[in-house]
Amino acid sequence: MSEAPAPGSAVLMLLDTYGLVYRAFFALPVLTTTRGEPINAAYGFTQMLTKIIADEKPTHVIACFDKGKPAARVALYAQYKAQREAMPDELRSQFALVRRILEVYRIPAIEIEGEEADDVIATLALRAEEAQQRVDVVTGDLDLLQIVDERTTVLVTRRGITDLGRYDPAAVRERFDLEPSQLPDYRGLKGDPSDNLPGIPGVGEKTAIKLIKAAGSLDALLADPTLAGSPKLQALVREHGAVAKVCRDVSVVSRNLPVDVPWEEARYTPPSPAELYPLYRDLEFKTLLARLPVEKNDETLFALDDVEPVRGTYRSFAAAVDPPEFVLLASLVREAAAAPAVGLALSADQLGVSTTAGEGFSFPLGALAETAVAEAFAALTASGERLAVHDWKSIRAALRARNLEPDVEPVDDVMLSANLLNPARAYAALGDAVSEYLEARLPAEPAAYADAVLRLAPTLRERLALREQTKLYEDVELPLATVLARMEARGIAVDPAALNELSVEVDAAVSRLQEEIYAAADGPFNIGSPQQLGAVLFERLQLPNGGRTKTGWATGIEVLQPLAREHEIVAKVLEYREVAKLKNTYIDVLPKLLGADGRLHTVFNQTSTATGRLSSTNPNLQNVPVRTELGRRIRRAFVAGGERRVLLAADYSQIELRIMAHLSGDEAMRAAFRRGDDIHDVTARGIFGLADAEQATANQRRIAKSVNFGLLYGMSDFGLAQRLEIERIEARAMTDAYFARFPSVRAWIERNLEFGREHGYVETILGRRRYFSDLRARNYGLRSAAEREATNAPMQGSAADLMKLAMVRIERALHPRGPEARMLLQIHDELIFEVERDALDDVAALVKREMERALELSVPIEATLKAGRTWYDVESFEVGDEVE
DNA sequence: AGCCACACGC
DNA sequence: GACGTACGTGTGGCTG
Repeated sequence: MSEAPAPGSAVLMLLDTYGLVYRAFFALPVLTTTRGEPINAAYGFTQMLTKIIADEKPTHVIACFDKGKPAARVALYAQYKAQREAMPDELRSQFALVRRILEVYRIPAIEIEGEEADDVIATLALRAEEAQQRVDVVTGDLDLLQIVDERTTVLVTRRGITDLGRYDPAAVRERFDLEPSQLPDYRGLKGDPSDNLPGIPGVGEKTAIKLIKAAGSLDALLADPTLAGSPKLQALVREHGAVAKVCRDVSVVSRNLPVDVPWEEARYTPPSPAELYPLYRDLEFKTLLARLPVEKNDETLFALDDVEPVRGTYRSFAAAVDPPEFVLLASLVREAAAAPAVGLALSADQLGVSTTAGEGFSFPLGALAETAVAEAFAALTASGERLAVHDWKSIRAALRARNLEPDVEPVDDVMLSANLLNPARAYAALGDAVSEYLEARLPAEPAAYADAVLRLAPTLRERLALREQTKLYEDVELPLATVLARMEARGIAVDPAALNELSVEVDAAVSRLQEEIYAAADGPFNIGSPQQLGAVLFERLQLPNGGRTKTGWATGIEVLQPLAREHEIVAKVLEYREVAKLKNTYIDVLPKLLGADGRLHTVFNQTSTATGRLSSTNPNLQNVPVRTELGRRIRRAFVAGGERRVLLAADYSQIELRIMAHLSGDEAMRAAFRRGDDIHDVTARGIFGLADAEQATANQRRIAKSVNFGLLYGMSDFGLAQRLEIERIEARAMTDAYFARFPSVRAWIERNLEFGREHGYVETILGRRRYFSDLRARNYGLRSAAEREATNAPMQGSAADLMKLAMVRIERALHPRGPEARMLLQIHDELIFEVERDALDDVAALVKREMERALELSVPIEATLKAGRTWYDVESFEVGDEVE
């Protein structure tokens, strides 16, 4: 055994090798070498290894392996891991590769016959701690969290392969509300299907924690089951306690195996590129290969100091197009469509490096030479030359994360042009556009990416010109990408205290409702499971059911709502659903998504909808509740940043109906908008044949509102009847009366569908298209679905055109004013700004003006303004009003 | 992991 | 007589 380093000087990294390789195998698609040898697990493992060593900078590394049957555990519990399926051959074969990789990295492997890696790791960690060293354990599951303490941190793989969760004692407490040493008790109670441990049936995460907190430990709980609280739980503990104890005993790791840390052997010295090259070459790890520094090349791109571009040569993959004069081409390099970017492919034409077909350059993003890229973009700006990219918004975000903010606009973004040509696809991966528009496959070499952009940009531009979509592309979508990038970067401030307050209230409500529902149902069940809920309501309690879905009883709101009056349990289930939804979707989730700046940075997707709308993810800030009071209170957590600022909300009033009036040219409807009348009142008078002076009743107005919505969505009289809970014949009478009163609307719907049948697409005011194949379908269902979509698309899409145009113009006016007034969010017909109070009047007037003038329609466009400290508190105001 | 039911927004 | 309101995203349960 070798001498330990001086106390406190080492960081020992222990790898749960099998777990990590297993994880990598399932996280990645089956990748093979050209020889057909599967390499996905070995590749993923190598990715993990390089990333984690770079991040954690251990001084010593050891790879631990399982070996043989885990004798001690099987003796305790014969069924331990008995359910496990045999390892697939494609995975088994890769362990040899993993051993070779470890050899090249000079990482020793340790395995002990009859012991699992967990126990080897736990023992080595203890030995290292005794030598007063720090330990990082890297594993694929949570079983080892029990050894977390001040000196030992456990890193657990999360989604994907390179995302790791870090657990120190505080993180364990945060996640489980338990001490690390209590985790075996927790696992004993809860069970773990992956190891075939049953635990106590019906006891999940929450109950297990509650029980341990109540009793202090599993042993104490078994000694006195009354500590479990409810009689139901007590019975469960009495009946299944012994099983839980076995599960717990199996879960405790051994820390006294006959092994010590081989400090000398484990000292980590990184392999040289020369050593890695043959390994990566043989295994065909192309991305990793591309990241290896290469020999200095005469043709250096820009002033590169420490990072060399990887110069790649590949077979030409598309018919030659006339090379345009782009100066800089850029695309992020990803290994899969949604994967994080690993590199930036750049290619320069006139900055001293020629881009000829079949050549390109890429930079590893991780070690991006910031000055080099900054210089490249600066030179570009200065020269007034051109930039073409794939997915500018993401490139900008990636650069911004490295403190670069290029002051340049691309003249082409092939993701956006491809999507305008075919809105049915998002083209988030460059390869999608290559295969569709160049009818070629994008080579795997990152260096090919810039060349792909070079070939795509002019091709797609030509096609846009043929469709007369150049203006939509140049004046709307392209500039919008930068606008959205800025909005995402700004984020919106969140007040954690407001969420906390709601959290306390909602947690209490969930527990209370749960208890009450269990009492009414005569036993616990999973209220969140439509299957179990259906069984309880419609079988056990024999309530009148609402029919079946494919998988069981229908339990949607339309079924439960009518039952709620008569049956208390149903009312409580509905309330439970509302509260649980808020808790799970917003209250518990938003705090986790906060950035270091205390703000929430959503990601807008510019190419994900069929109609031209934006969408929002991570989190989706376009569906924050507003309808119910409780839900609406979530909006109290969205606040203006800084005391001197307020949120300004500006929304288009009845925009889609105004667009329908414009598109159809219907005189009666246009006149109503010109007069500034309430459009639902006007519709009600039209449907019910009231005189102009006559006031529609509230009910007539409600019906008119449904008719209007139905029109926008292409609804039939059947659908309207359903919606209003009236007879179909009555609904028919209403739509007939409507069309008699607004004849041009019906004519437009017909004209639009006829256009669609003839051309195969329908279009918006700015010429955005949506293609249809089923408008001529024989099948009634397919055809009428297509007709509904084709009726809605021009209205929804034109509203999106209008809003996007307004956003570009507003940003142009506001951006120079800096933090005084910043656009943050778009919710389809609404914009949210963060504005200094002193500038509010001015900014509100500007926003209103730009929104109302973005397009000239034959009806007036109206935007209404609201302002307040929080999104909940925004109140209507006119320019000149005091706010608050 | 992928599908479904459900629920939130416009 | 069919079929039966557009567009999205996120969650949890269930399945294979």
